[in-house]
Parts: sequence; structure tokens; C-alpha cells
Amino acid sequence: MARESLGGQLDLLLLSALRAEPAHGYAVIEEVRRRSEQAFDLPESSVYPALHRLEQAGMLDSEWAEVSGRRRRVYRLTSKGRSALGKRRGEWLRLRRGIGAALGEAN
Amino acid sequence: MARESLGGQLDLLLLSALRAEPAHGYAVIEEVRRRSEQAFDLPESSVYPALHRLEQAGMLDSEWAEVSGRRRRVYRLTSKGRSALGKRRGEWLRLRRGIGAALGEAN
DNA sequence: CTTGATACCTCGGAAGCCGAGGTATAGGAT
DNA sequence: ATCCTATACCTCGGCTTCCGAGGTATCAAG
Repeated sequence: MARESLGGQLDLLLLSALRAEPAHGYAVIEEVRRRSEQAFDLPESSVYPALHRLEQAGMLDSEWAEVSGRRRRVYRLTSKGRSALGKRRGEWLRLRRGIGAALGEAN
Repeated sequence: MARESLGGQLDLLLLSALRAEPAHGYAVIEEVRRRSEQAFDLPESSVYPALHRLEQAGMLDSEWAEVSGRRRRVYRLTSKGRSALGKRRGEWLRLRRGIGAALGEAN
């Protein structure tokens, strides 16, 4: 059931949501929902593993925070993550252009 | 190694390449390459199974043809395929819009 | 007779996504 | 007191997608 509504752009969305400031997972989900104008309501079971993966890959780092009795893991974009974001963005734009051309649109 | 350069839009590209007229697999690959302005050079090992899958799903049908000693399987878009193309296209546009919004572009 | 283009195919596995299910706290309603 | 909803984290299991590697065969050119 791979990649469905998202077209493999999950990492791009997550990195992009963390671009301006650090946030915890749940907040990232809301941020993406807000920014995408309700287009994407990411399931937690996609997001949490993805955040772990991105941290593993050195694009994010995290620390625990305690806010009114609830624990949160707050993620921050690393410099590696920032450059990965640029790269992913470029790939997205190329994809966009390629598909546009293939569909015969005026891009 | 799922979905990489293509962002899960393989079906869209294939259906779209067959939109105007029937073609055989190898020709579809060239057509996509041409239309996408060299952006996509689809590997045969992606395309042939995908064509089988689309036929299985009733979006394409095919027949064998013999052209100067070489056998070709020529695929044609079915009416179901045509409506699937429209649907995929719509999904692509929504994705495009959603990502654009999330990235904070002027679409 | 070898090379390159054309033309088809399958196998196996990596990677990606997410439904289902689980844990826990806080706050408001019943 | 109890329940519900929102917040907040997590894993497991499995379907799907894509594609490198490898295989078969014909034809034309060198």
C-alpha cells in the first residue's frame, strides 16, 4: 500500500515543516495540515517512523521536553537536514516539470 | 528502493503516453522520454510489469503484432483506462497543489 | 560473427507507507 | 467518579512499488 496520497514526498513535507522552527511530532502533523490547506492529514504511523528515519540519517536531531505533564520529543533541522531539504525540493521541482511536460501542460 | 525518481507517478505517465494512440512497451518508454524532455528514462523492469498490472486492472488491453520479424505487444487504453487517467491526473494536480502550498510557493 | 538496437520477460529484494493496536496524561462533561 | 476527547508518543506487520540483474530473441551494420 505504498505511497498513495503523498507521492513519496513525505520527507519533503516533514523537513519543510521544520524549516522555520523546531517542533514535536504531533505539531508537525498539524503544521503540515495547516500549510497544505487540509490537503494532507498525515497518519502518525507514517510520521513517527519517518522522523526516526530522518534523525537516524542525521537530518534531524531531537530532545525530550516536558510540557504540562506531557512528554514531547522536539525535532530540529540539522545543517545536513537543511541541505537535504534543498535537494529534495529541487528533485520535487524536476519531477513537477517532467510530469508537466509529459502531460503536455504549459507547466 | 521504492519510488525514487518518479514519485509514484508511473501509471500516470504510462496511461498518458497511451492517450493519443496505442503503442508497444518499448515505444512507450521512448515516448515518455521524448515527452518529458529526457527527464524520465524508464527502466524496462519498471515498465513491463506495470503494463501487465494495468492490463490486469482493465485499464489497458493488448494484442500481439509482428513487425519485420519482431514481435510486439501493442497496448491500447480502454475506456476504464481513460477514466483512470483522468482520475490520476486529478490526484496529481491535488498533490501538486498541496505540496506547493506546504512549501509556501505561489503554487 | 560480433555488436548494438529493438523487443520482450521474470525474479528478488529494498524502501515506503500506513491500518491496527497499544500506552499515557490532561481537561471537560456527565 | 467516570467517560470522552485531545494530546502525545510508539511498534508491528504487511501490502505495494520500483528496479537492478539477468535472460531470450531478431535484425542490421560493420
